[in-house]
Amino acid sequence: MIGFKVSDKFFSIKDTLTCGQIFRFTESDGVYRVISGDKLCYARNCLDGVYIECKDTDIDYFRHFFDLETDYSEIYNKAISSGFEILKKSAKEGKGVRILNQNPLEMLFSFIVSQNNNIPRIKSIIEKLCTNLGEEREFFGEKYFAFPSVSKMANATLDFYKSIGLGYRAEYILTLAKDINNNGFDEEKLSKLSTNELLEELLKIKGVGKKVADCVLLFGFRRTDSFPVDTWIDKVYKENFNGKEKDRKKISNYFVDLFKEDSGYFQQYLFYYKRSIENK
DNA sequence: CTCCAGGAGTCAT
DNA sequence: ATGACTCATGGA
Repeated sequence: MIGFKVSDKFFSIKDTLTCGQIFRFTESDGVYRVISGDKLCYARNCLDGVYIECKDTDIDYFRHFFDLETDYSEIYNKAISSGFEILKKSAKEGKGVRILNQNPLEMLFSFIVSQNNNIPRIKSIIEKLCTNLGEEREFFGEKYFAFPSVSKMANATLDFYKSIGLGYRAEYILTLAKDINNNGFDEEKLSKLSTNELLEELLKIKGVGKKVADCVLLFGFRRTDSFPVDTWIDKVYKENFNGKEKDRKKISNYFVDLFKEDSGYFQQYLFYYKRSIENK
């Protein structure tokens, strides 16, 4: 069996996958099947850590994907000692959360799908997108599908997108795919922009507002000085931070002013905690 | 039946 | 700048 083991108290496969940053994963009997781009791995808990099973040529990819080169003890300790009781509880509950290193374009399309939608449906739609337009790959005899290329997505029809359940978001996806297919997506150039400059660029895209842009910034471009505000974080803000603002842009700015470069990490702790306690 | 889901575009003040 | 209305879809 090929792969590698991770023993780090600040890495939990469950916490990391279920804190809302990734849609392409499933769980069965404690075994997590994860797809990123065109690569697949299985992850499961073992006696003293987590075992990641993947092709030997993908080991470096998944080490980086799971952000295993980052030391989370400092981030965790800052959350614990922040003075906010809810953040302390959240960090303890989601101690094993890490911010994944995911592909910017995959995040962009995925989070456009996410708007005004629920997580099971989002996962289902993205899966249909991949099985219909993605290239078929193989993992030791098992077939799976990569996230589709932009050219494939640009050449699909509007009716196809509607048929997989995208609803009114179908136009957003097709328009964006065509635009990128024609004009490109200069990841190098975008990566050099400041967080605010990059935010402005993302907001030019139809179907991308502040929330989706913040998710792309954080999960696709690893801008941890961004703080996505959705319905869950909105609740945390009102209930635990005594917040009075109604505008989610202002709420997001409030948190970034407060937490600076730790914003994204803390947002994941809070999201994970709030959703886990209210979903049961 | 209504309400909601990791919101955003549009148009009216 | 702010507020409402609307936008598909499916599950609760």
